[in-house]
Amino acid sequence: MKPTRPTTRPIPKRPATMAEVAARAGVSAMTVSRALKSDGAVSEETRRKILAAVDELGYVLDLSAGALSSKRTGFVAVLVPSINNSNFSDTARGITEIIEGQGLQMLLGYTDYDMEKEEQLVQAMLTRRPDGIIVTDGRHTPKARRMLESAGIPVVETWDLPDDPIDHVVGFSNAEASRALVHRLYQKGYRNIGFIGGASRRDTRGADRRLGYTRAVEELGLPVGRTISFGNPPISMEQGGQAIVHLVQQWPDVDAAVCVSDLSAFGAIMECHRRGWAVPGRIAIAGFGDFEVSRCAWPRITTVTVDCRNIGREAGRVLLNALDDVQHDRTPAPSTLIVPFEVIEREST
Amino acid sequence: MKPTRPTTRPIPKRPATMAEVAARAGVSAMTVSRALKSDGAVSEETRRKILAAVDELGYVLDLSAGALSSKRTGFVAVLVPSINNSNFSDTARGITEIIEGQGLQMLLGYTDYDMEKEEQLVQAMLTRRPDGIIVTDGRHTPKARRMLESAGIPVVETWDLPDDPIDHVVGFSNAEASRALVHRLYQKGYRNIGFIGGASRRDTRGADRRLGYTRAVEELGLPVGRTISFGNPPISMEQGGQAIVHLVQQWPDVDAAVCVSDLSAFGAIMECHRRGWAVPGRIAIAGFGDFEVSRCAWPRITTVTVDCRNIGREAGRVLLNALDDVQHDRTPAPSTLIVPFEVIEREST
DNA sequence: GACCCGATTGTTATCGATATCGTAAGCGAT
DNA sequence: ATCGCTTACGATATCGATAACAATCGGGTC
Repeated sequence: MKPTRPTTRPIPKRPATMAEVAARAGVSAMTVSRALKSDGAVSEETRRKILAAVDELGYVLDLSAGALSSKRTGFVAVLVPSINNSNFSDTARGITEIIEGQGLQMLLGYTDYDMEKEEQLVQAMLTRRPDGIIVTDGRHTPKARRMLESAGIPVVETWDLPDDPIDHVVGFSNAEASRALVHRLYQKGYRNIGFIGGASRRDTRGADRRLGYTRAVEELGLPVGRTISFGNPPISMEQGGQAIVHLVQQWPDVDAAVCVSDLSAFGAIMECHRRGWAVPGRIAIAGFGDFEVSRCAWPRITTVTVDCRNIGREAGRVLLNALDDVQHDRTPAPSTLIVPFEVIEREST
Repeated sequence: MKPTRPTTRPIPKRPATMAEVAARAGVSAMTVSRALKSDGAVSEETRRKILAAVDELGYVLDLSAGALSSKRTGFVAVLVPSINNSNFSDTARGITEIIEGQGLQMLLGYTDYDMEKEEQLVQAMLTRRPDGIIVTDGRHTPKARRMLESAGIPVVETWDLPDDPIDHVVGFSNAEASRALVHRLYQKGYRNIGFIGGASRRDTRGADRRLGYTRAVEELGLPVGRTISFGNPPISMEQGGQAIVHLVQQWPDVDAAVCVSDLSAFGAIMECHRRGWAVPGRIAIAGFGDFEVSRCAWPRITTVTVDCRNIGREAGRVLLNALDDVQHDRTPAPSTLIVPFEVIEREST
């Protein structure tokens, strides 16, 4: 199947400008601008002429020029640890869903679970003069924090409940969620609960979950310290499989494992299958995040669910409100929205 | 844990401009511009003064203004069907990896497997005057195609081998890959092979895979037409589970199922577990895409692998080359790069 | 008829950077 | 001393839109 070339490839001509459209329609550029934004008052008659000219020239508005004069770029910067994680891509999706109707465009960046990288990204993003910024974390390098604070745009921190928020927050306490999960396992009769997570502190949400686990086992009077740290965040399915082996070998009496995410939990369960360890008979396994794989695996995986898409939507809404305030010269009041989480018990525990 | 407010929240002041930096450093704006791009000739002495001023004022370059005069925005528009699919997010990641070093920023959009939505997105993206655009498809609405052709920027189509490329291509034939998979199953002895895919033609890659399946069973003289269409693309794990039940009930003698993606394959396998149908004893199941879950599931899933991240990297490189050509007033020659795929046999077949 | 009003359109200045060209200084060669 | 060349930097025009204000027009009010 040899691809054929189109016989005529149009010469890459410089795109038309608004002035050219205006000339063709016999009006001024300003009128064209108004007609295209459909906010200004333009008579039906002229609007038709203008749209005709737009069509004939194949004109598309140049927002990068408009941004300069209107001082609003229509960009919303969004920083997520990784896009290859359905929790965060769901959040990104929720954000898009809300803002795209308002003519806003998301500028997405990956921090790789790394605060240094986040700092660089913040700087790079500010370079594009976004109208607002949404970050997926409550902790930042001092410089990143300073940049965010002095950017003069609304900031939304998500997926966390920072002690000292920069501006707006849409999140939940990862530690509390993890703690609730351990308590639930306790109620079910498990007394020897381990934790599987990443090896570095880069992933602050992961660290918080571990913290919640530790608090819970302490307050329940269970054996403590049964944690396996394995690999750099984000810990993969494969790593979860390796970690569960370490956990069981190191503490053979462990009867339940809380994993930092569903992905590692899934890997752990599959490894148990392979080794003939019954789940939850030999060992119960729980995850975090309610990924699709947890609902669909066999056994289905006990997990903590948060509505990721909704975090995005809410963050988007908070940002839109703030932008609206800014536009009307009101000083937006910082807000904190706590989204609910829920422990979902399934067959794996 | 009540969040506390910072005691002093800096007044959201308008960010500093280059002219202010220039004034503070006692030079002209032009010199500041040169110092910050580090390409122009600026003495060490002045550069130090300028960087000091930049630091004191917390100045960050405004690329949105720079874009207007330099006529290069530094944006690369990237359209993917869905970001919540690790294949495409890997590709997006590969693109970022290559372009971010060049000061380019990705503008990501989701088409939702919908050509109409793609058309709208193309228009919206062109509004930002990207320097280049990468799309994840070889088929487009006529209007979208016209816009892409006349945008005057390099275009890269990926994940497909279009019959009539717009400009550059980095992809593979989904039909050939699917066909190869069926042949492999045939070699293993399977003679009654079904196909599970989405119900609409929106997902052109999915449709191509089905086409490859059909061709293969025809040329092998196997029973044809054993396809289940279930749900709108992207077909989920859950839907894969439901589809396999339909398939087996409708053609009880089916001994193997090819799924349009690993996700549906995984769902199908888990459903088989639940029903006590041995995989591959009762029925063999294969997927497409080599998602992490396929490597980690039990049994591991036979699939077709393509290096998604590499598709992104190559697409990024092709684009950079083209941009380089444009910048040096060379007319870039359209290119087609075919990336390899590979059938990976695992325990599920 | 004077005046005001709303609807529609045009004029001009401007957003914040960079392209382009110009200028001045320094330096070696003739 | 002059020329040519390089290096460092400034002045000005410009990119393509929009903000802000001005102008025009028809009609209604008093």
